[in-house]
Amino acid sequence: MPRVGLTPDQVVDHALALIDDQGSEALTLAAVATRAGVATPSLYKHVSGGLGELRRLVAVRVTEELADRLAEAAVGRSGDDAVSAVLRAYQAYAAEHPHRYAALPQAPQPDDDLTRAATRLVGVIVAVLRGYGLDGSEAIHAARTVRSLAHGFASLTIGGAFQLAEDLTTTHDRLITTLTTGLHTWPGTAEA
Amino acid sequence: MPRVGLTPDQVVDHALALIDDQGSEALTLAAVATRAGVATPSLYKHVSGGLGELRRLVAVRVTEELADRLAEAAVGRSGDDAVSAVLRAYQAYAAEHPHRYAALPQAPQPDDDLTRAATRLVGVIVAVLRGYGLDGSEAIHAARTVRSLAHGFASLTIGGAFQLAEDLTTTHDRLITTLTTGLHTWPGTAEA
DNA sequence: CGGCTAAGGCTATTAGCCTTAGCTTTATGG
DNA sequence: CCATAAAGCTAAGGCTAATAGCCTTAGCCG
Repeated sequence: MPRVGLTPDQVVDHALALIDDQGSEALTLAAVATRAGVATPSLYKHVSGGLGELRRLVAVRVTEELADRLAEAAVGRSGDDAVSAVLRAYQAYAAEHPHRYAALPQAPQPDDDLTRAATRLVGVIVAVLRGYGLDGSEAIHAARTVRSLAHGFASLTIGGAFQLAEDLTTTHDRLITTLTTGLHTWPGTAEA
Repeated sequence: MPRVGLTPDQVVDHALALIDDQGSEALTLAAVATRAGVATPSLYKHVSGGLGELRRLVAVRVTEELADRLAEAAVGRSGDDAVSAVLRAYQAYAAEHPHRYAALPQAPQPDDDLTRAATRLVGVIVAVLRGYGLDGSEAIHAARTVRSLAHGFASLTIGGAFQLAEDLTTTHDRLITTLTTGLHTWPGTAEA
């Protein structure tokens, strides 16, 4: 029984690899333990909350990755260009790691870490919205609209809800245009 | 062992009641069997595919219910009024049955029945879009945009993603306005 | 250098679940 | 009135998570 030298982060790494390979249904302590070269109960030494906590940690990690990608996409851009880049980055992440993205809603109730990661993600969006003269409560409403569109499209594409032949990229382009148009004419905004 | 006289539909009824009460995580054959007053293996006489098929049947039922609600909301309305009514009906259903709605994506791969139900749902949306002069491929892209917004907002609200104090109803109003504005100026449409 | 402590493994066990197999009873149609 | 199919049952096998308790290693401190 040589020490493997696991850390919670490494456990999450194995969990993500498993999810990427076989989907979030396959995320089981037994499978993670096998990958880590360890017996199942040993995982409790690193993830004391068991499967529930592991799912939580996965959600936090994924949210952080996503926030990173959005932040990268937004840097150096503004206005429609920034919104478009953020939405494309969002969808690109979801398309690259569909199972990982689908694992997001599996987390139990939101905890502090998850809230922190989500707050950063929202922060990126709110920052981009300043280019439209949006701030305060209206910026929050707008950011929620942005998230709804981005999440809805990602979630539905991953779930295979769009079965018709029409090109998904075209749909995404239209969707982005709809969003930017809406942001320009946002209610309560003094339009130039 | 008096005969209970179960039918697949009744099994789904029990499953939905269970989901409404305790969430989709709690959907287990054992629990459904208890509710139905039957031993667990007996369920296989009615739902031969076991838990997987039951989840599928639940998704079909929920999609049908949702399509019904959208169709009801759309009747007798057109244009912005119709789109607004459909989105409100969508959100109202999700808010009334959050666990049921959250169970939707739990279905395995789409099958014929689910596709049929989803097609009807999409049909309602496409019909409403005719009021904007949209048909053919552009109507499909627009319908996908509508679904993305509706599903994204429903999914995120149910998941507790919107934690700030701002009123969710206001967000929903803004979101609907953004959508109708986008539909009026839809790319490729000859604007009057 | 010796020993202590804490961390990180392990096995064994319990409890709950899904699923299959095979038996028994009920209801129904000829 | 009986044969048969449908609908129930028990039993058993094989997953899973989770807890309890034990053993060993690593590292530190006197």
